[in-house]
Amino acid sequence: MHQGMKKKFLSLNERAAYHSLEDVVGCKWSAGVVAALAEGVSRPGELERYIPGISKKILNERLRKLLDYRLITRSEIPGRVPHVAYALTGTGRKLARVIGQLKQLDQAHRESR
Amino acid sequence: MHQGMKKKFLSLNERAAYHSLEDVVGCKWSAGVVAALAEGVSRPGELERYIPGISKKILNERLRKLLDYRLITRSEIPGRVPHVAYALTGTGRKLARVIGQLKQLDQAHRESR
DNA sequence: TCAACCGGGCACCATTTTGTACCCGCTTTT
DNA sequence: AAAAGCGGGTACAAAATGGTGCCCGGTTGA
Repeated sequence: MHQGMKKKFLSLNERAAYHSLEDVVGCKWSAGVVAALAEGVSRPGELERYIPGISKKILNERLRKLLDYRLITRSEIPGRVPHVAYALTGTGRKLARVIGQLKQLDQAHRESR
Repeated sequence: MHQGMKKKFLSLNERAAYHSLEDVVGCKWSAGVVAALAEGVSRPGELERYIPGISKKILNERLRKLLDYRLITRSEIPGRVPHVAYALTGTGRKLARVIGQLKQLDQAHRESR
């Protein structure tokens, strides 16, 4: 695109970025999962109980996706019973803060209605 | 919840907030629409051309939803031919900035793969 | 006169996403 | 011994979302 000329359309990079955004934040329950992790809830069973309404299947899918996007890590806790802990990565914490801002926008919106 | 005690689950308010978030940002094409508006694209026809792949139906639905959440305004441009202009509100601009941050997170993620 | 543009609607269909219910192996509790 | 808990998987059904194609009335252009 020539300097000074207005863009004619969203570039492929931008479109890809928004699709990734949709892929991560756009799915139902994603924001809640990230928020729960940000609050220190780290084990699958805990997350399931902490987020009423979420199904085990969807929780697992969200965790897998967040792992794939490197927004969380997964570690196995030693012991006879298989315990696992998920945690936000640095990028994941940034996402959590962004989600917090979105939440505040919603709050402001609510209060103005 | 007693002070000092850990929350047992996401509160109803938080859940509602995340559902609203999903309702606004979570839908396909929403981020792209907000981004386009942030870049000064304001008329429906322009938006449709600016965001390749989006359908007229979905564009209209997104605009309606953004209006409902008071993230954008709609004004009719005087003239024989019905022209309309959408624009981000203050809150809408904040959302656009947040979306920009999410986009940057995605960029960082891409570069680390 | 017809086509294109303006902005917008809607029925129907296709696709995608989410939820349900059941399954697994293991350990611990009842 | 059975049930419950741990973490996780999958087939199928249900629900939700998005896209197509056509429709509208108006103005302008071919």
